[in-house]
Amino acid sequence: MLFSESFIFTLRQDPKTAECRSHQLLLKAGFIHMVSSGIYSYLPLAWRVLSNVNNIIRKHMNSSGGQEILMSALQPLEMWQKTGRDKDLAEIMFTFKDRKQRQLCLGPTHEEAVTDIAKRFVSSYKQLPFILYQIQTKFRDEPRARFGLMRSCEFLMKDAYSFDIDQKGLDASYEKMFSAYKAIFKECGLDFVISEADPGAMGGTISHEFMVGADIGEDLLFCCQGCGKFFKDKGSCPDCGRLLEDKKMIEVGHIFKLGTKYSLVQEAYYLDNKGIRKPIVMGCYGIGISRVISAVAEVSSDEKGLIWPSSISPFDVSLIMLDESLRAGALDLKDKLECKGLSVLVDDRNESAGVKFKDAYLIGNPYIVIMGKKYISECTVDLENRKTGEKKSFQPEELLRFIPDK
RNA sequence: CGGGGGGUAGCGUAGUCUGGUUUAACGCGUCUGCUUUGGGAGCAGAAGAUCGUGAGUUCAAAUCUCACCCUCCCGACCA
Repeated sequence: MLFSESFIFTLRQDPKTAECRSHQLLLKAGFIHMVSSGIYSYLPLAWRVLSNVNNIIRKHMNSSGGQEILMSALQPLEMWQKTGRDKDLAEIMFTFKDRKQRQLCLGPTHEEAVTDIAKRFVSSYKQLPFILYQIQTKFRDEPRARFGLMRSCEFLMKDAYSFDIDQKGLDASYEKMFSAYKAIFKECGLDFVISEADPGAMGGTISHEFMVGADIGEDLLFCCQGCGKFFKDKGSCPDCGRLLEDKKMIEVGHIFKLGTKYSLVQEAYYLDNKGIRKPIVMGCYGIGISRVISAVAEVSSDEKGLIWPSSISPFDVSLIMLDESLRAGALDLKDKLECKGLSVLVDDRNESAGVKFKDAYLIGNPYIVIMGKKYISECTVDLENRKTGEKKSFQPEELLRFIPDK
């Protein structure tokens, strides 16, 4: 991608509509556009990050036996009245009527919808178990949207649902999802902790939250100052006895053993091998995708800008071309890097060197390659590691060997 | 929903207290031309503003009054 032809526009000043780090940087670096409070559009840079996160999620969901679907965002309120959650979630549901005066809502979550699907198609134990998941926009009329993508009224979520014949099956599905979640957050470059949590309005017996430490976090865990372990309740550390310290945490994922809460009420039954009618045993598993992005942005930056983990960065390489006469060389190097599976943003703009450096740091791709007068005199380019700041000179061919394939 | 900041050109601000040289200013960005090109370049010129909205007070309102809208932060809330 040529910067000169891209829809990437950075800001020089810090946007005043934002105070928290991730929100500021994502706006400043031209990743997102704020439409209104709690409502954002994703611009090309953010969309590339999102696609990377989505692909990581898909990879792990699929390899754990998940099948991707896409449910409707538009849902009849009647479906919610059946489980009574129209009242539980009344405060945050966007509801309205269609032309026939039918009451509708924009789905804040999809347990009812997916249970409805299971009810329609499942009749025998032979069809179980299965796991369905989707990546979709959720709508919640937040009492107070804040921190940019962290708590917004329209946001992307991956929600998965498991369907089993009994508790043992659920335990196995839950375990699969649990492992998948660990792999997903790890691959996204997040340093996370897992906490047993209160299922709350979701219902069910047990749930685990995947949390990332950050000052804008809205949940609280307690961290042992001695061994560094995290706990849900404040007491002294059960393991080493040291004092516990408050830590604000961002919840990026939450998994629940729902049991039969939804299947009983919505009559999602199957016949077992003795012909007995039983409710399907369910679990549900959510990842706040927009929130993963803001969590990464929140915890991974420096005074110059964002620092993306290579797994989800918008591009692998920012190639700074410092003079128009280097265009052919820059494009050639770009092609060769792309042959290695790397994505390259070539800054070929007619801008001063400083502007290009600042923007490369701000956008935060993991590798910055600088092609300037040293390329003319010695045929070398500089490679700078965005995270470590480490700089090295290479001949193009050496550079291609040095940067790992993707 | 309660409390507190804020809304002036695309972005960031000054001006508001104390109404009148304000024809609304400044920096950045944008456009044109020339120069420049390893760290947010220089010179010259240009475009760009219903001062959040509506009422009111006044000879006169960005400035005072009232109502509303938007936004940020704290709190309440948060599958």
